[in-house]
Amino acid sequence: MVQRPRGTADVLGPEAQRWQRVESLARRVCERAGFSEVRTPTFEATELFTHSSGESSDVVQKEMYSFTDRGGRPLTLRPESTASVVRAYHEAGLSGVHKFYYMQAHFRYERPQKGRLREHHQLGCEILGTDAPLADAELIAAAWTFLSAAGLSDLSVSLNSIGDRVCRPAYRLALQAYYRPHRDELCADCQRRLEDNPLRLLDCKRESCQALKQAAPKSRQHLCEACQQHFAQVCQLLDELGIRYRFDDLLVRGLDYYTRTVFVITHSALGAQSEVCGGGRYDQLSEVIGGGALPGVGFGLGLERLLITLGEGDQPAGSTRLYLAVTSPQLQGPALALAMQLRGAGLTVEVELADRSLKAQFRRADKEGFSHVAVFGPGEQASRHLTVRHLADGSESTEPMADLAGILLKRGSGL
RNA sequence: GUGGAUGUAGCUCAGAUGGUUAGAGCGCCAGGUUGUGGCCCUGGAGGCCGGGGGUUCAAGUCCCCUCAUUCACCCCA
Repeated sequence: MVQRPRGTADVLGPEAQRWQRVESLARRVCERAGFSEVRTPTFEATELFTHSSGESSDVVQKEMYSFTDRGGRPLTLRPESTASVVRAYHEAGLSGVHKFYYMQAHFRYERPQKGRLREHHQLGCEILGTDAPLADAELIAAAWTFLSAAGLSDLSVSLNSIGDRVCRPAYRLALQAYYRPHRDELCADCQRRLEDNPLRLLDCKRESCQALKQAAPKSRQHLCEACQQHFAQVCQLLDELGIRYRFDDLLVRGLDYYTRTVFVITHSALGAQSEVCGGGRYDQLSEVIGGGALPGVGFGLGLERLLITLGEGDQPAGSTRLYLAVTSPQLQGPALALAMQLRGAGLTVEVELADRSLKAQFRRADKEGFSHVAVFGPGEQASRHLTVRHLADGSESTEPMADLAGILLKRGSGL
């Protein structure tokens, strides 16, 4: 049989319910905090991503699903959404401060492993149009609030500032000056990074490069006056909000567009892919894609990873659901008609579709967690009354069909 | 892209050194109870042993290739 593509997932059954709970929670948290939803196209012009993420980034170099359409346009399935949101802001003719959230699929051609898929979903929040430290703090707070509300404990927020176009160049030079004498001790990847992306040197996890990293120049000590103040205010605001964090001088992020604040939130249950949320400020991104000056800060939060950390979880207590058992195939039509009437009155009702024994029908109702079963046969059809069995305790009562929905809903499924 | 592990029934897994009709538990279906669930008992259905090639008188078992899953590297959500 044809199988699903590598690195993709089907979601069904209880898994789908877990997704629904997380999604509705995300919408609630975001909208309460004043974020409004934005939906962007699944594919974009390839250059949107190459310009924003950076030609040298791994995402652009080897992870994009790129293709040419029949009109010869170079297109790419979005590997991330921040650039799209900034583009959409400009195309909609907006100005001033806007807060957006999105929940959509992203695509990266990578080797799948725990917490890493080729198609994955992110909740993202972006605050556009201001470089105020308050925006950084509110954004991190939004991620924090959502993760806490979802039931995640043991969160760990790592924070750093990587400067802006004023101080970053000097910091890059300092890094290069520090590393150059040790060039031969570096791994092959780092030798390349030394020239095209020195900040990424701090990202290397190889044994051989560890010692050098520890003594490398720290970004926080090379910030210009403005960046220093900005970062200090972000930290102070987080303190006031009661959000605990720790400084990580080695935190740099893989996308080129980040400036100033960068952060990640990690969780121990995730194995090697421990980041559940990552983001930062990107004050130059807009200009890079030709949109004029527009500061912004945002995060992406991996929903698959969040669901892993939450574990299976307990199903919420069952609500009132009626299973209509049918005694013969001839009565399935009338039973469905009754079900539609009861559904119209607000009751959740399922009708047996196969021609099976009552015993089998009861068994299925029990296994699938229905609260009540009623048998629909010739007698019931004639009398317009149903005997309803409450599965939790086996009690039965006979009620007129016309009132059934109201009675069951009022009684609830409680014991 | 690199390395390791794993693919046998719907699910979880047994199947020493190759050897006749490939097994268990759970699940599913039916019956025991001709209009009633959970527990119990009985019976039944369901497998080109991931796919392809090779070695052999003989392959689920050995070899090669391939696909997929999974863990790690890399990188990121």
